[in-house]
Amino acid sequence: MAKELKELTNREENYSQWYNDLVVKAGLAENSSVRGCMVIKPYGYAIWEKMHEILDRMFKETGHVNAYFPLFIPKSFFSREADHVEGFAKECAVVTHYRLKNNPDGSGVVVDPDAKLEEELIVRPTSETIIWSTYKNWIQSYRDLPILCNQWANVVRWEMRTRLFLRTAEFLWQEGHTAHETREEAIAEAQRMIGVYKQFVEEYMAVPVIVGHKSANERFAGAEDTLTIEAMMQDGKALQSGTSHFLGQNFARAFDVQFANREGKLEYVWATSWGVSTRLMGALIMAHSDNNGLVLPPKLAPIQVVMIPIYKGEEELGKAVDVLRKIADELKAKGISVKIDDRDNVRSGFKFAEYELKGVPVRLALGPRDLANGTIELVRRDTLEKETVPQEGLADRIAGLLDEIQQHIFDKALRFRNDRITRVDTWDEFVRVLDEKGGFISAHWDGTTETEVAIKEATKATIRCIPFDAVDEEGVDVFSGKPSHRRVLFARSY
RNA sequence: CGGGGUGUAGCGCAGUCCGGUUAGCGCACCUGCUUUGGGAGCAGGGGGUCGUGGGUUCGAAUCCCGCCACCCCGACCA
Repeated sequence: MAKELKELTNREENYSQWYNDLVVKAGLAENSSVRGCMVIKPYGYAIWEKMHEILDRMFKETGHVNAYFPLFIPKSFFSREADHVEGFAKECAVVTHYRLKNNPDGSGVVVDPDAKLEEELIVRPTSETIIWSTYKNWIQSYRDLPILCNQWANVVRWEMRTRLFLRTAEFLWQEGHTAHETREEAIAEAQRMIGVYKQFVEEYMAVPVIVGHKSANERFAGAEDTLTIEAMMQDGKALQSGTSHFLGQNFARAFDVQFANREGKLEYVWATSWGVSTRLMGALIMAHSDNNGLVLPPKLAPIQVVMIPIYKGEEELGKAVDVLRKIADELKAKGISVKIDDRDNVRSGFKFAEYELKGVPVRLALGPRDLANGTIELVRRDTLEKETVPQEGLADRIAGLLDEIQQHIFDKALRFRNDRITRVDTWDEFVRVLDEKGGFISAHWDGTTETEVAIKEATKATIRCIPFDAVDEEGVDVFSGKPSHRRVLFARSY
């Protein structure tokens, strides 16, 4: 690949371009010829697959099972929950026909007008409606509860403007949909799952998040309460990375899902739903990467260690690769994923740059000098520090180093994030900090949607969340001057 | 949907204002030799419906009209 192709747009000059460039050049994904959709390439999918695998394990450990529901939802299902349809109606893809035919004039194919559907089908933008119409048949008694289902699926939302991973017309996600006997149990479930998300994003993605409640205005369409994890990107914008909703009895009422409770009385079921999407890939990329490319946390990197032989001629290549294979076996025995890149059509310097772009956490290079000395060159991606170390005991050293890198990139992201939480008490300061520094602004809010909307219109900043750990504190709203009892976090966001 | 920009080889672009040989450059690709501890060098070679549909003209990548796609900035959103 050419040097020109490898050089990324400077992050400081144009963050969006840099992001887009990085996603494409690192081989994660690209725009598809289908409007607003993306192709996730094998390297990007390998990361998503790991995330999928880990999350799936965590869901099962918390008692959930997987199921699958239809892609198409009859239009009438959407008219049942008024708030829900209002939230999604503007962005739905609709199937109206079921057949094509040859164009009578001979030019290609046309939709067959005789094949019009009686009732249009909506390509799911989320599955609450079809799942609740199904749950109705599954639930008669409290003995049928709880239902703790998750689905891995694709969904479609006809967004006006798209961005690789962050907002595509079609995206991959998981959506959990649970049904409970009591309000308390459902609330606890919503809380538990936002906790699972926080743990996953922080422990595996090494991205620190703030957990809290959404304001009424930012709440999921049809929810009584929406819990969120909010991450901070390197341009100072927030990214909503996962949500967990307490749906109350709204969907049970809309789909008439009642059960006989322990007293033999009919009662509506209590519900939750929760999801994370391929947007997490965007969070991963924007939280850690630099102008040299991706920086992947070892726990999610498809290749944790890449090995590059340095040689002149076939004989030296053979010798280097022999030693590298031996080391690779030791690493693999410790569960570390390794790639030996022995391509002879590109030079080592090219490979160095390429694996930096792809974010491989550790690089080993071995040449004649190392063969003579029993050493190897070791470079870590997060700091780009280079050292020559003995081959002896390398596997242990690398196992330790991978943990250290994982921790280091989390700490770095945490420091970055914490540096960008600013306490603000006046409107002037609010506007100034938002424009000059970005990040989260911790400020008093009077609790009204009216004020929230006015602030959004004035600054494009929204309430990202009311943090779980917000302490009671008397103050006045920075915008309206009305009394407030706690601070909330504002930010511009993706 | 509004504002701005771009469509020419796999990728990145020049050429378009002012129409005129066989459409050019860099990278990538193929062959050979030399190289190889941070994005190799030389030589030779292959690859083009110039986004698309019309129009003007002896002649269109270039001028005119329509359409489409993509990117950036907004509005909308995971």
